[in-house]
Amino acid sequence: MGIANLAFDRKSCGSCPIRHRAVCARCNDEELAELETMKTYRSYEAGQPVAWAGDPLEFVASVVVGVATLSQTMEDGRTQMVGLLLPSDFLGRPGRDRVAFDVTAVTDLTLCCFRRKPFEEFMARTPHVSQRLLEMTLDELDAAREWMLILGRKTAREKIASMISIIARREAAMQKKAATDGFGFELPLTREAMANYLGLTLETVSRQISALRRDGVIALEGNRRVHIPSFEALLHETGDDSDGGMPA
Amino acid sequence: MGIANLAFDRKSCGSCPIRHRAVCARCNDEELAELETMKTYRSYEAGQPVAWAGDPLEFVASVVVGVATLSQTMEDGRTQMVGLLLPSDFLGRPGRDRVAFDVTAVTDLTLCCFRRKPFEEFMARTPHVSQRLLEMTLDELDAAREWMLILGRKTAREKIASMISIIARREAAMQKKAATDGFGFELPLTREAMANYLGLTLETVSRQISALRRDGVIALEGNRRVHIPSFEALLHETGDDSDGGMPA
DNA sequence: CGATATTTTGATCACCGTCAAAAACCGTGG
DNA sequence: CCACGGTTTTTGACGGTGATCAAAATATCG
Repeated sequence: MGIANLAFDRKSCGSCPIRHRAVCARCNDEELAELETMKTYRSYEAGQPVAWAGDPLEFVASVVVGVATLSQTMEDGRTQMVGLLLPSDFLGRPGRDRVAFDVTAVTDLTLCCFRRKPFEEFMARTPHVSQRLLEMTLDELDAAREWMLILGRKTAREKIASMISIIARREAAMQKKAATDGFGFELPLTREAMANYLGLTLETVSRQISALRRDGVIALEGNRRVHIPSFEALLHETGDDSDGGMPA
Repeated sequence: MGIANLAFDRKSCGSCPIRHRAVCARCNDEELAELETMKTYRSYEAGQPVAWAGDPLEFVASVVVGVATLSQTMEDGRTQMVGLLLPSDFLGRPGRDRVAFDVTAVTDLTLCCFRRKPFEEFMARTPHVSQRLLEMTLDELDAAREWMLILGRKTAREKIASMISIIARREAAMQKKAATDGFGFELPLTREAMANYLGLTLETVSRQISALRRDGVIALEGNRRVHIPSFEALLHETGDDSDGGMPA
């Protein structure tokens, strides 16, 4: 399995696909030039670990291409995903030198890594970077809190519908399309990863996806590709406020 | 039911009980003086709402005394708590004028409120404040992620044990004691609020608390006061790593 | 095409939710 | 101090949702 070939210039931040959404979104040319001195790209194959909880991590990073997960595992093997990192999301925590959670590449993954110390110093004297990181962290906290409602209170069917709707919206946003009826996209997760995302078993995930397909809420092309005939119908299945209003 | 009498000088930040832990922790005297021009205290009785999801909120605030919750409610009444705000925790989000979640005082509560606009301007030109807020937000995100493991993967008994251990630790930290064997404290939540915290019903909460009492893991004095004869035994019941090591 | 991983489907069971009622607790006032 | 009403908590009986164990079917990749 090969590593995705990257269609951007690794030297210059100007051509970076996440240039205007990542932690460096508001940097000027001079600041980018400084960042370029401390950055390196790293790539991981789908399924490979990036770091284990408790490991020292000598870098922080932005996801450039691909999808990574944060997860926790209990002694007896029960696993819960606690974060889903898509392109432009930030990995690592300034001021802490160890990872708190297991980090795994679930698709082929490219990270733009900054050496920790220089980056922290850069942040300290570049307030708009830490302000941008604050914004991103607050967004992640809001997302985590929506996720908590899903984990704590929704039925298996509602969980699946919610996950599909969340991924569809993010996917549409990434392509700068609206998530209109008929929208189709690829699920970046295996059934097992979905189960770990939703606090279910993979069997239950499979059953509920089949049920939603039987009921015409979604259509499948192969195992990974999903079409949404009617977003309204899908939203109805999530159990959320009917008027399409996003809770957060 | 009366509002708690406050044993601190409402004018001067110097005597504030959360002075060195809140968002203003690293402010100097001059900065505090400026904050004092934009702050007001507000008090709420136990059980009263502070704000509803979607409401415009003209202030951000620090919790000074008491406990508040953030929660989401579905159309059919299912409720999930998604945040527990203790003294020094921050409420509200700079750059957003509406609350994303229902905010409720669960004990008598005192907030130190800052008018939004002046506070945002203050933050923009005082980098260490937004850096402090970033730190606090990252801590909250870590806590939310531990909470997600509890919601998604733990059994009812493990959930109760985890909640008791979390509250015990925070309570001990607040009193600057270690959480030693025999430690006793007050649960600031009703059984129903605990159920909303843990994604359970209040009946299940009650049954599991009774079971832990029967098994000698906890001792109760009345309904709210808890004693922990052995922290190791309690930790064992949480399902977390046995070696007392905190997961995050 | 064959080997391995992933997904689906089936049968059974346990945990926790639901509905219902009793008990304990709490503040108020006689 | 005790009687009273309302709230909170406990306990009980039962059923359903999702977990578990098992095996078949499908997809993926060498």
